[in-house]
Amino acid sequence: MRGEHLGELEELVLLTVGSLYPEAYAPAIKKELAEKMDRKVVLSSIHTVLTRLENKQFVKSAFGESTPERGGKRKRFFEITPQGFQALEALKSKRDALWGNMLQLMPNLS
Amino acid sequence: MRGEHLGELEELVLLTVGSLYPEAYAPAIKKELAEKMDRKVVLSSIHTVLTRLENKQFVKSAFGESTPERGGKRKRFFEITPQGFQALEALKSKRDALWGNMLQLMPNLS
DNA sequence: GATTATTATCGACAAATCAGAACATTATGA
DNA sequence: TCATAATGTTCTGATTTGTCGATAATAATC
Repeated sequence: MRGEHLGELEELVLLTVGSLYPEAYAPAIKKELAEKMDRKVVLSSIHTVLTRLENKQFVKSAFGESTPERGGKRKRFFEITPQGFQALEALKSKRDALWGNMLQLMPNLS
Repeated sequence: MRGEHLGELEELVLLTVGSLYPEAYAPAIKKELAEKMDRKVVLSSIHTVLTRLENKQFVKSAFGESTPERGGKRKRFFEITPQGFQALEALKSKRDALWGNMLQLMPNLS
């Protein structure tokens, strides 16, 4: 099966969607990524990834009401799905296991 | 992609090189990835990634002696460099921070 | 109604990854 | 010494993922 993996940016964006709930929309994600991860990405990249994540059923989205704030198009809010969370968890636990192995060998590595 | 980030597979392979020290060569990495990560990759992909990681100075390699065992070409062993380890660490700590945020919101997510 | 701020969408391309064929090297045994 | 099996690496082309600039849409403000 192809297209079954989370790419590097995809994982980061997915994680950010989760960590921003329920205020996850593209510009906020972009900002969070820049601040917390030092990862600078152009807005349209975020959108591209978000669309792909939605196709993979890892997030779902809904348009917000037009806020009484400043002008602008209505926001599209994203939410992580159970499948998305699960994918994230699986990745993390496996990666952590490898980390465990590596740390045991550290004396040799340093 | 300006070649400055660790791709998804790149990170996994780098981690595996570290966790396999000092016996990390392509076929062993492939096997480890399949067993520990459920990540099935073709050998040539591993080689491609290893080459890229070496260009980025995240691993270094050396050919092993021709072993007196079965036939075959001599193995090329890879080792993680301090820079490689550092890159891995930086990624992990930032990602873990996002995880922390997300977990706090879990009650809402479930 | 024009201007400005804000966000989403589109289209094209670059880099990373995948997949398998081709190639190289060494041990073994007839 | 030749054929063959075992083991690894390199090459080539296709697909997926990442990046970016340009454009369209929506709403407040002047």
